[in-house]
Amino acid sequence: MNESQALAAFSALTDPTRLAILRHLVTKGAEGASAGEIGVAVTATPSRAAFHLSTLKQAGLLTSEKVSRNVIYRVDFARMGALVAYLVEDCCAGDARVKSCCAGLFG
Amino acid sequence: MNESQALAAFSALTDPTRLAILRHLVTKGAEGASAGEIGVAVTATPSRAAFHLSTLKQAGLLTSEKVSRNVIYRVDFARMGALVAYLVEDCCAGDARVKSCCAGLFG
DNA sequence: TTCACGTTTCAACAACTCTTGATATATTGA
DNA sequence: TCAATATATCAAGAGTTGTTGAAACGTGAA
Repeated sequence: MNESQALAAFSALTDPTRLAILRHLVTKGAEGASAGEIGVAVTATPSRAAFHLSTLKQAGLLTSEKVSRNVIYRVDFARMGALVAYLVEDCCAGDARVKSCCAGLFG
Repeated sequence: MNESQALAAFSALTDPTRLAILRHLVTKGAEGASAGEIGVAVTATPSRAAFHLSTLKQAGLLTSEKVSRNVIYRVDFARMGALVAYLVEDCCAGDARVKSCCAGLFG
């Protein structure tokens, strides 16, 4: 992940609707969810859902696949992990004080 | 860290000048740096540096302390760590696929 | 006091973001 | 074919963000 990818990813995380979409999709895992279902889950109109899904996808955080009438969105888990790594390694230079705050989450 | 704090933090990370400030201050550690020195380091005019420093501070990512004529800024390392934890735990529900991408960073 | 220094604040402006409602495109089933 | 469904796109509007240069504020030194 380079800086402009990270900037796009952080920008994508600055909206509560998009955070809600991300949370919903994380729980769906590899199954993913259709645009319509996501819109209902986060109480967004179709065009609003499409706008935010497009933003998340542009940022590389989601993938999409057309399945008959529907478009299935999924979290790109590797990209999310890479973003966490970028935040720790590049933004914080792997600082031990930062790591110590969240080392407990990792095995 | 709650959602609105996380949103503010992510917003603060969406600008290359602010990322540069953060990187500079991380390397300075507990010593920190003055607003003027930071402005020079990231090639920003005084008012531009003040604007971005204020944004980062409002987001909780920096602390500031007035020392005679200068204002010393420092990274809030605990807050940065909490942001990483929020990203992994709250945004990604602690998903194993995300963790596995960056588990190597932690010991 | 007077001056210079470091920093912040302000107003103006351009650029961007989000929302809304309407419309367009594609796909399926009757 | 026609109608219904799922999604994306568009234009317009309100609100927000980042930049600039000027001005103001506090502090320390002469």
